[in-house]
Amino acid sequence: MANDTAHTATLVEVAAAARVSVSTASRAFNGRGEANRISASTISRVQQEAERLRFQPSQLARSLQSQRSGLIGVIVPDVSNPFFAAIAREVTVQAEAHGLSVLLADSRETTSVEIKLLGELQSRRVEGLVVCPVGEESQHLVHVDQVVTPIVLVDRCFTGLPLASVHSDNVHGAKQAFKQLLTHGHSVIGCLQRLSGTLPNEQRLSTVRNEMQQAGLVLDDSLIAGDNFTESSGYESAKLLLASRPDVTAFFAFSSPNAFNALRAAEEVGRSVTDDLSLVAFDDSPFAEFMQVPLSTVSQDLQRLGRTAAEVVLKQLKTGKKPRKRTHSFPVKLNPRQSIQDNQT
Amino acid sequence: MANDTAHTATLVEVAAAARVSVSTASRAFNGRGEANRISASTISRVQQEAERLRFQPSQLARSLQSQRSGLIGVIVPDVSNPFFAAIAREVTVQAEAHGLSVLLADSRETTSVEIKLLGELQSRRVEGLVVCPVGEESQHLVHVDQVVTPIVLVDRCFTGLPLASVHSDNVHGAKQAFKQLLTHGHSVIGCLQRLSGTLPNEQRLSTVRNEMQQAGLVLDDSLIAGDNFTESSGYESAKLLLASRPDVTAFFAFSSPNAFNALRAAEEVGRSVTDDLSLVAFDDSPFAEFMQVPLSTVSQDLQRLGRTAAEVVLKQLKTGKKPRKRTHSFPVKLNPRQSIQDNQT
DNA sequence: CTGAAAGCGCTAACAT
DNA sequence: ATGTTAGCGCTTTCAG
Repeated sequence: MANDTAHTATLVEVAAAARVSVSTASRAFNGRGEANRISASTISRVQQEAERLRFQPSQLARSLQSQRSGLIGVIVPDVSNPFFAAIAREVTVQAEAHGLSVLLADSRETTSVEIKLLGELQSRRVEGLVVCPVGEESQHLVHVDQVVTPIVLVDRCFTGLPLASVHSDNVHGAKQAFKQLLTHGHSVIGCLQRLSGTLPNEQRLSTVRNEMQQAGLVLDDSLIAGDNFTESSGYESAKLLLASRPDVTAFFAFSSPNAFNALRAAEEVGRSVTDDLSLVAFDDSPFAEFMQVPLSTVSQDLQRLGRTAAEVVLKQLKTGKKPRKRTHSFPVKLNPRQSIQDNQT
Repeated sequence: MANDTAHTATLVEVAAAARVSVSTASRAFNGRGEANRISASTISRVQQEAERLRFQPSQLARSLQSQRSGLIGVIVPDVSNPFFAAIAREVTVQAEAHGLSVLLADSRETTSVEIKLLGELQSRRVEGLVVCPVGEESQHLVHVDQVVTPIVLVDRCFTGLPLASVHSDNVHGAKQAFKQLLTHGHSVIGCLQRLSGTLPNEQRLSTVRNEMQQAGLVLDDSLIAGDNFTESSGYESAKLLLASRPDVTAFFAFSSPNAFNALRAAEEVGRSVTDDLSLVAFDDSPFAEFMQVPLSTVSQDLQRLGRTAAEVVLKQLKTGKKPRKRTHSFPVKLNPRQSIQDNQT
């Protein structure tokens, strides 16, 4: 009746309409009326006016005054990657269940972007941080830890860092996967890696090296291909490898997209899984078992990773103290299917 | 040197350290020093102190004062679904490129949650909204439009609503897909739908009905299965359909997960695509062509959907006026592969 | 060239 | 049972 601007009502307007002071309005609106012995009639009057004016309390103002943003920051390298999407979802759902909202950011696999985003989230005063780091550098994360706590890292963690982290048991996973290949008589095995230099990647790589060594073999560098997590580059490098090392008889793909790229690349150069080429991949997919050749995989428990990350942050937020357990490592599961066959050469 | 609490420095602290007033500190820090003829020495002193104290301006305070949150709200039914993840990512990346952050929320395919989330985002004063609605109800969205503008709907849109919306051409997509099945002689065709009652779903369904009719056939209700977008329920309903209508010779899956469920269900009852059963699906997947039987699909341009949604919001944010074009419908692409074969019965 | 003061919308002492 | 006031951290007139 008074003012028709497309402007959300404020508490003072509600208070004026209900003809009480702002503090009374605040108390009545927030259900602290009883505790403050505000008359029932006043309470309902305030609530009515709030309703009528479509009052939505400004979380901005509240946050400023309470020094609590109610925000959790989540940074992932690529939200459209099912792996990270699953983590993001789990954290989001958990956070919402605890009355917190999630600020989601996408670092595009770029450390500099990650740094920028970290700053932005910080200035928005997020109360906690779940980050799947790019993984090439870590100082900025340690640095952030001194300001925004709690922070927890997922997947691309680092060794020797005083940061909480959640990840799968990459060593054991790689070992299981790779053993399958060895058992089937393969000895010239290509590795299609993710982002080189990151911990999970190096752990998988060195596990492969160890296993090779124990089998009296050696992993030549020319058998390592790929430089990140994305489709296109994985495809190029798989193709290169196929060309330079026509003697490969098997691939170990460090990610599900990489596996799919290997398939595509192999097909184009006239080689076929399984007749000609065996394949095992890290990370499962609902499609894996329905592939031309059902894909042998090692699957991570994404839901558990995400949930744990959320829990670490939320618990620390609640208790205010760092948890005793800093590193959470979860087992992976081997899903043997038909993409691994005996070496024929 | 002064205070060691794990407390982010504020502007007054920086000002004190630089021995200037807060206003000077603010101007110097924000690069408005030149314009305000602040001495170079003062500027650098302020910047130094800001640096030293690791000053991160509170976006909370800024937002409150500027009445601009710098936030875009994104609501999707399920972030872990690749379809929505792709949309979310595109919006996120676009928003970040424009200096805005994204508040991501997951409605878990539940209208009541969607309503709650809408309120929360509103109280955080998001400046724009991209929502992939659950799609069963729409009034709450119209309602929100009067408060938070701009808002744009993606995918599960509604007819006759004064809301901006971005979606694929479901009718043409369904027609293309379905025609393939008819052409190959199928007449008893099961439809594995998404969320019943939502516009894309009904458009696809009625397209199927029309096509059937034109072919002198009729789509019996017993041939429609599924009630949402998720794996498990799609699986159950596909199985039910297979049991109750053993005469089906083909499936039209309204989503990629549904297609995969049909596969799983079919396998378990001893039927096999393609010998026995043809299959075409809405939404492509990088795996589609490497399936046991390469999957015929109709693919949506997810990136374009997401980018357009972001653009509509961002442009409106910039110009302040509603765009003339309210509805954006994009073509889909038919990817014929081998999962459709001639009906043998 | 710089400072003082008001105010964004809310909550929480501290009065009555 | 309710009102007054101060203040969260910042920007921005308005005064020097």
